[in-house]
Amino acid sequence: MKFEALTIKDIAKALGLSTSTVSRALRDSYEISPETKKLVLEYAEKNNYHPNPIALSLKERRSRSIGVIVCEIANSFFSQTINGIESIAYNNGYNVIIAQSRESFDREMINLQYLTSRSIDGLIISVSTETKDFSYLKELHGKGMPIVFFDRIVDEIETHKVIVDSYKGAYDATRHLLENGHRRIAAISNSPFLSITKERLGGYRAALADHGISVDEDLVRYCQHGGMIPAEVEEAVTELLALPQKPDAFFTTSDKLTTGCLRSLKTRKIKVPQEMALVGFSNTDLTELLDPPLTIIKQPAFEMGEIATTLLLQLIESKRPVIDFETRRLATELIVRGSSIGNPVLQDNS
Amino acid sequence: MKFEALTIKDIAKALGLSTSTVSRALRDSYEISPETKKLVLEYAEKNNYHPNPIALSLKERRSRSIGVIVCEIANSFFSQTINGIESIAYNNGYNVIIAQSRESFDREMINLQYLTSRSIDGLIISVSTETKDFSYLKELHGKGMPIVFFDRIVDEIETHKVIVDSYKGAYDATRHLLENGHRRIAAISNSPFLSITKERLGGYRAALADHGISVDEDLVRYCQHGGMIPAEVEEAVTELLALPQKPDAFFTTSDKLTTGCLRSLKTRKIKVPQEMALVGFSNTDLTELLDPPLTIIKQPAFEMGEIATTLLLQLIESKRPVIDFETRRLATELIVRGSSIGNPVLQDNS
DNA sequence: TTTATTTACGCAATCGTTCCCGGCAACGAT
DNA sequence: ATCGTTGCCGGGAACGATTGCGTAAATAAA
Repeated sequence: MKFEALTIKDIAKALGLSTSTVSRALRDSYEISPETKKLVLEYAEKNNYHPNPIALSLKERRSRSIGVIVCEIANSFFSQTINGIESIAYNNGYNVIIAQSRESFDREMINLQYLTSRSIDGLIISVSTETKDFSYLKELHGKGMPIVFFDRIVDEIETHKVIVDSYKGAYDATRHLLENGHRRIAAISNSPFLSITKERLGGYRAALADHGISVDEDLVRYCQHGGMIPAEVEEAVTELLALPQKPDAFFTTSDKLTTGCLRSLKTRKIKVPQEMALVGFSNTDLTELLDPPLTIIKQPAFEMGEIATTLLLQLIESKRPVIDFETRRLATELIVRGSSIGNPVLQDNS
Repeated sequence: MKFEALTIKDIAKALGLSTSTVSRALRDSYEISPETKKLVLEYAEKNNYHPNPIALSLKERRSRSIGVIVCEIANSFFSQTINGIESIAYNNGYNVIIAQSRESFDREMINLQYLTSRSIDGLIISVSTETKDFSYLKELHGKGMPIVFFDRIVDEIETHKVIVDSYKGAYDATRHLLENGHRRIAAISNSPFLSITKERLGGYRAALADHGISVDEDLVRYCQHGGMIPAEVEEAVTELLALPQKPDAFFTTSDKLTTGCLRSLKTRKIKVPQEMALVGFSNTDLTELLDPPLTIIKQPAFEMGEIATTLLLQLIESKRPVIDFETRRLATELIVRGSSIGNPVLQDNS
């Protein structure tokens, strides 16, 4: 079964005109008489004519669609970003094709090849936690594919990037824990190869140092799959709790790790925050309803999507090769709730 | 900036062959000599040739992409369904284009027109809570567009449908509340025009009736926007609590309504389940971490996506018009936690 | 009346691919 | 020597739309 659409040829035949005339009439060309235009436009309107976008794509060598690769859309941060991406894309007549890497390098590659073979005009991507080899992305970028990175960026590829000030976000979170009396703060993070991991652990370490606490690397754990595999977070928590000097707080660097960590603590019946405080990056809108309500570092996800798309469309629609790239760095927000302090008070957010 | 790809014409020129020969060699036609084939295949491999899918789409009058419209991807139920859809689609060489209606009829229409103008081969849709007018969908279906409905289906359009046994899910949930001593059970649901609303409230009413309780229509509230607008749930809760005879339990028919209701109760510092029990449909994987852990009716979302896609691909790839349509009805699962009973015990799930 | 200009349209190429059709060798059979 | 057969390959139309160019008729200018 297929769905047959009206073509310009059908209109031409029905009206006894040539396809060129019909095409020009529809595009309101000056070389077509008002009467003919009216005739064509009315017929097209009445029969619900829509130009075939595939034929247009072939002719214009552009598909008017952009590819988006994230690790998973079920993650609030990414679904919010996608909402931002779509809002800008649709307003500019672009289609958005979403693909999920599920934190797997292989799936990321497959999606990448799939999207490029589907002739996308540009790409917005946050790389998977497994990705260490950027050669394919580099090759793609080298061939002229417009790319904008967000969240997990690739330093070695020069293009537009949209991130948050992860360093400061992590610094604020760690400082908040320190100011509430915690001294042995463990960090559970993604793969050490990820840009955000480096930045966030950097902020964490700096805050500790600024408070005269030396960093104990035993307290830093890496989850290669970013928490996609529950056992991974479970293992990190187990190891941390088995330490001779147990930590008194957890700092987690991403959404899945934060909720995974809470889940793990609750399973063990460890009281949060009395026995263990918890602060993490998260964009879930359910964190306030959790037990306990989570203190989180929140990212302006929607806005990040908007900016990334605006930058990408600039790249796509630029006549000359762009050489002047920018990295937009947005501010995070620390929202203090019950998981970090027994009795939440207003917290300076600066 | 554009991204130039290798074409069959380039290969033909480079190898001194005609495009027809190259095309046939690539498709392993019997009329091409082994030597020529080898030559072409090696050249194509070395230069990383990929057939232009847009040109193929134009030629074959199919885009190998399917459209999916849901109210929002941030909703766990839908993101899980989409994962199921993608898994089947990608395995069959189909691309998935996702659009969000955000529970708005207007946005649903815009997306629908957008997707069809982008030449999708088929459509999987769960209609928005605002949608009462199905004429455009009917017209589309009448023109031969393969459509599969899931979750929120349209009865008047005859095609494949994938749903859960909402009636039984709601019946089980209501019975569970009744068996735990609740007598005035309020229901907060979506628009009354939605298929799932009718079924779920049907199960709710039947359970009450079977327990000798007459249904008080004052206890049934409808949220036109399905909880997308927080104030809407807030208002429903306010009205229910202001009733002369206050309810002693809430039953909610969808994810957003369930968490929205909990949020509303917590804001009022109403103790769940001591002062008010809560059971609702939800697919969020955070419900066990909430305060209190939620008793939920869970749907096999991933599987629904898989089935819907399998059925859609059958429609798309069928030579003759399909006249024999099926409605797949899957079972829900009642997961009993703290929000419905003070002291959760194992519950019969049958 | 002749020439130049404008108006209004059609022809055909193009995008990348497939596929029907036709053709030219080489071969064996007559 | 001639005729079919087979193997191998190229020409060209088609998919739907745009667009440069050509051109007929109508009008204006000389």
